[in-house]
Amino acid sequence: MSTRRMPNATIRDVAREAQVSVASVSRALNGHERVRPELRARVQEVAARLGYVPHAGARSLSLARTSAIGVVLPDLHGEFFSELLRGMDREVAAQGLALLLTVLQDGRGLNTLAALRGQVDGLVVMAPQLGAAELRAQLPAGLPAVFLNCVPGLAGAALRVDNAAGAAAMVDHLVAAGARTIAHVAGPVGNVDAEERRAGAVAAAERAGVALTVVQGDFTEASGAAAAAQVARGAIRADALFAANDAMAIGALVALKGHGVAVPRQVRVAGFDDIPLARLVTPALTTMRVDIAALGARAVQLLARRIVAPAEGLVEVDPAGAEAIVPRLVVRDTTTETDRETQS
Amino acid sequence: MSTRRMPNATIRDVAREAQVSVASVSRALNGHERVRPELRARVQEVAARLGYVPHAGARSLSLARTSAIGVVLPDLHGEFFSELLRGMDREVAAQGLALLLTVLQDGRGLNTLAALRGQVDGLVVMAPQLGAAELRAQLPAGLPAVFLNCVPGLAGAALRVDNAAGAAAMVDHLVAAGARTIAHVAGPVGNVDAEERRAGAVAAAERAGVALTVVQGDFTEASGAAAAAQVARGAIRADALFAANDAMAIGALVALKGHGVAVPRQVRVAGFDDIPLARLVTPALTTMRVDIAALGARAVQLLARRIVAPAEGLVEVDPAGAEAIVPRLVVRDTTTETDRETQS
DNA sequence: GTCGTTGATGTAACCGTTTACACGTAACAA
DNA sequence: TTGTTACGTGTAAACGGTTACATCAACGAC
Repeated sequence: MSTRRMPNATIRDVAREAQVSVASVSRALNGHERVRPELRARVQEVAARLGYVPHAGARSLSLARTSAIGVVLPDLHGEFFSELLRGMDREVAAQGLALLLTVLQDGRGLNTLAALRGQVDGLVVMAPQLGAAELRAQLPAGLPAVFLNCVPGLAGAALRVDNAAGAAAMVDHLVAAGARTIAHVAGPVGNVDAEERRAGAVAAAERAGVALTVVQGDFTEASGAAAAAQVARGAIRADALFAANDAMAIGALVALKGHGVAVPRQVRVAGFDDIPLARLVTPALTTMRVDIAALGARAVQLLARRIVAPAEGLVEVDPAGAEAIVPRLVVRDTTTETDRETQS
Repeated sequence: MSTRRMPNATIRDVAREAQVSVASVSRALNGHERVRPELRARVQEVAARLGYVPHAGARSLSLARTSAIGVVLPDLHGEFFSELLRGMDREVAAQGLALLLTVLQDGRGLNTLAALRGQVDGLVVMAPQLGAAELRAQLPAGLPAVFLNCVPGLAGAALRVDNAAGAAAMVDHLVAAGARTIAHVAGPVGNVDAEERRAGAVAAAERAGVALTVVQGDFTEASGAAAAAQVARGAIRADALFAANDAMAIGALVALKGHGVAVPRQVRVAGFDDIPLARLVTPALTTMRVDIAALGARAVQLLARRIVAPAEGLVEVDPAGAEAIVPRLVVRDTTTETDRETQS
């Protein structure tokens, strides 16, 4: 009760108290095998009594590793951000690592990134707006890294959402649901996700032998509504409207309703992302769900592997060797005739 | 181009290359004053050329501080989580600190917390489900801490959302909007936020002289819908439904619509939190907005202050000395008769 | 009885920084 | 000239761990 006042016990304090050398304390606490059980027990008891916690800095100095990984994220919002971190944290905890978080706000991050070098063993980087050259310049060389949804060709393992496959699956679903003429509301040009989804949709439509018109959008509800208006007016002929994200799909849904178009009877509607709102609108929106937490966990797992064996994983970098997480189709009411009461 | 291959340059490498001592390098790079400008420039040039980044561990060992703060959060979802972290990160970056994130999943966290001791200079802890005794036992003694929405009486500065005042403000608003019989859908028992909101609502209703029935909920949409069903069926008489969070309010809103109850004409609906979804539902939800990012930033600011001056801030701990952030009333369409087109 | 051998423990060097102190130099006052 | 000061720089000792190597005791084989 009264002996534990010392703010920070060191390994030497423990050694003195337990009447052994510092080496023995270190060995006892780190699960070394050549330690007499009796001694190990005594050391553990003393360590607990003194509230000894190894100094992370000293350890990292000695071991040449920090047991921490850095996460660099863009200025994200909401569910995506929290799910990603939750997934990462889960895996990080499992691996006995710590998580150092950095948000890439505005223009900073340039030197912020470099400063991470001394603090972490590896990096999970998500920076859809940065080019490969920029990134490469900023990143500490020789630090294992895993990239999320980045341009390919970086020196590190890459992990991405297979937008193309997801979009293709959605087109297939629409076709199976009876669509013959699809309007795809694309996301902003230059956005990697948007481009991939468009390409996947176009390819799948071609394969399926159905017509597909691409309408330019920008991921906002307004742009979805505008596209829907064109469909409602007949300026674009379509019996299915597939938006590159849920926001546009919902905008379209509202607009179609406003124009007196029946969904899904006259026009089927589908989105992408499965944002929380998707199941709340009426009719509930069919969309593609990405398991964000799994994406985060997988990224950490990959990074941890690359940290212990830097060579591994380098192979899979080149061309399109990035590992992909395939989104899952979530069918709700905007693409199915039956007017179900329950919404999943 | 070819000289920067060395994975990790140390201060000695820089010293050798710049033909000075390590002490001078350290002084030059850390902005010490007694350094000849010419020498400082040379050192900086060499450091940049070699890509030298100080080893954080070594530095923390030498300085007895880590320049990192730990954040311990419950398993939160969505916007709240991301906003809080965004606010924290903003302040943390401004202070030149790093952010170590830990999510308190399930039962773990007990030893996880202790392990943080060696890695951070202070802690921001949010653990609404833990009692004061539990927390005190887990927390490394002598580590500055700031608590968010925790039970009072802990050895550290506290910062909280004034849930009671917020709930009271909402009840007042409902009364002003014509409500005479309020149903309050409470959050899960044991949750501090939920309890405070309920207490605030009950007290305000009493003051205003209106009837208030408490219906048990659990922060999920389903529980909000269930409560609304009771109101719609007449099992509970109420002309206003005030849910302890937006999720329940939205669940209620949808359920009321389903039962053919007009909102806000027959029953006014209000939530708490102002999640993004709140302004998207129709009619748009009246709610209380908490500036979460500001809360996070303020917590970090307070912590940073306590780290440089451990004595400071200890005064404000006792009774109810916790600093409080008061939520702001956001009036939308679920409580006002006028069927406005625009939604703020 | 001596000599390996083996296994448990201690000693001390090292990881990369910071910084108190020592030292050398130059400027200036006496 | 000789002290005194001030300033710039170098030397070396921490900081708290890990671990190669040395040491030492116990034991069995000869």
